[in-house]
Amino acid sequence: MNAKDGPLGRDEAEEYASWFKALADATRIQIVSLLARRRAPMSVGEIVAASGVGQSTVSHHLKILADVRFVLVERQGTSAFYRINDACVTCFPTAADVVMGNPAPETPVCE
Amino acid sequence: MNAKDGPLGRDEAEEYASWFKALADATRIQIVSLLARRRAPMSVGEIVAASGVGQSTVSHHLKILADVRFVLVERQGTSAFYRINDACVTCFPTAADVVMGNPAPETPVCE
DNA sequence: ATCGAAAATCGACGATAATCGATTAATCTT
DNA sequence: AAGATTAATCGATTATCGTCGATTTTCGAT
Repeated sequence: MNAKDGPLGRDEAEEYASWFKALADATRIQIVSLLARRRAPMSVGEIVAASGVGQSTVSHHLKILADVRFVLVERQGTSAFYRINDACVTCFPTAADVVMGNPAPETPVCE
Repeated sequence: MNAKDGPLGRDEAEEYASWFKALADATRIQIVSLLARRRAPMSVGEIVAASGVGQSTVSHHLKILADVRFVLVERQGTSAFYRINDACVTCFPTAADVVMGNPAPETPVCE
């Protein structure tokens, strides 16, 4: 019904790819599933302790996840608390969306 | 209900990631959407002509997509015809699957 | 103002991945 | 058998990405 007809342009393909790239890494998957199981926000330090990779690495991955609004940040003092963005999880494109040509959600608009 | 409790192990995280990696590239997204719009199988030559990247590159990406059974091949003579694997499109994990801890479909079993 | 804690940023390194051109392999035609 | 066509493979190059340690920034406490 809202399936596009023309072949996907490069730009739209890149937008789709940027979504899938966000979950195309095992460490990020672990972080996301970690945040999902504890329903409560977690500080970076807690995530570092639970994930077994370095602090700068965790911070880097959290930034990537936050860029696509897959996680949300709230800062309190010197700490930063991250949590899953449920709204964004549901708007994340599926393989079927790609195949059926549903419009890709433009990366940063999702909250 | 089948949401796991423990934090995702590294192995399972890698399995998930391997799925998302398959669609984490703009060229592959273009190829997939191309195959999806023409409902009919396409030869590699047609895909090359329509995608604007080199023949060896297209062949490489098709192999990656075929490895996760996202596309299926059928060879006729010197040609190879690729088409979308609808069954695999639907079994492709979603972001919600990751968050809810649904078991990741093991990569190559999907047809 | 200084110190300490927490997270972000920086710079570097190694690994992975995308792309290309050239070559090889497979199959059809004549 | 020879040549032509199609796709896969190979080798090399380049670009991207994940990780780390070190540094910097931010903020609270003393």
